[in-house]
Amino acid sequence: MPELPEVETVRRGLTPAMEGAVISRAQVNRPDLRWPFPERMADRLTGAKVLQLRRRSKYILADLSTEETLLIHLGMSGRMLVSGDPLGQFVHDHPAAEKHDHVVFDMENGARVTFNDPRRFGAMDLLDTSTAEQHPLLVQIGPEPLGNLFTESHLVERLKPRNTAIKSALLDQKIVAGLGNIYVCEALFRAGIHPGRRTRNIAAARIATLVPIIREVLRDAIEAGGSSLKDFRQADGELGYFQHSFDVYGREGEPCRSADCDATIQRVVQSGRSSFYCPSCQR
DNA sequence: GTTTAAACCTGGAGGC
DNA sequence: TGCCTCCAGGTTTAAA
Repeated sequence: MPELPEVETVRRGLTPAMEGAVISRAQVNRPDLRWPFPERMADRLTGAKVLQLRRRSKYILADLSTEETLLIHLGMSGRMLVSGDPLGQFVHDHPAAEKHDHVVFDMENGARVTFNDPRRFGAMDLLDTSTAEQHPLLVQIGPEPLGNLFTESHLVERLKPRNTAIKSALLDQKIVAGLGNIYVCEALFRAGIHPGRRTRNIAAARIATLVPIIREVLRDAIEAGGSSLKDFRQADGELGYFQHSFDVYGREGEPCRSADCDATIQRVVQSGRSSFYCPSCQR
């Protein structure tokens, strides 16, 4: 489920429990998620101190005192929940273990971090911190949409030569990192661009408008704590609220929210994914 | 090289 | 209640 705003929300939720804390016990309940876990993962994590929790695209990166970095991806249905009492302010018990609790970290500060992922599209790996950015999963990823390298000229240069639907192009993580089905639909609506429009047929100036719009959509969503559809929870188990702000995603047949527009939101399938759009506002 | 479709896996929703 | 089908926030891999 999680796109960049949800992953960032999880990272922020995990930070008080994990950053600066030592993993006193790592419990690994199955041999793999999407791929096999790295060898001796539990042993390599036990006793390690988490120096820093970072995010790159939809990956959470935990730099450890062992000079290794734990890479975490939530896939479609992954959650990370913090229980226990990391700050010593409250007393509450850990919840009972649930089905699909695949990895559990007990921190020395009393917090417990549980990775639960029914569909198992998630992943974990351990990399050398010094070369973490060169990991095959990370090396090809495009610029962070909230960072300085995501510029109008970058987006125009990467989209203009291609002959693919703008919707599919924006989902390509090599062009820009972190976008997924929801926020691409929402950004295209705000930009007034039809999701099926071929990138080479869009004027450069219109492509350029997507840069501030993508930033705005993502910032709004992070501000709201992400979007909770089927699976997403923040690290403290709370729901995100951005789904209440969707203009098009999941609103097939409902009225367009633009002023002076009486069209209804449509759904089409593009390369196997649903796209939602307003046929009147998006051209 | 580019673009599209299938695959991975489970669970929830809706129809009958 | 039970069975069936469809759908889902991601990403890789193979095929066209």
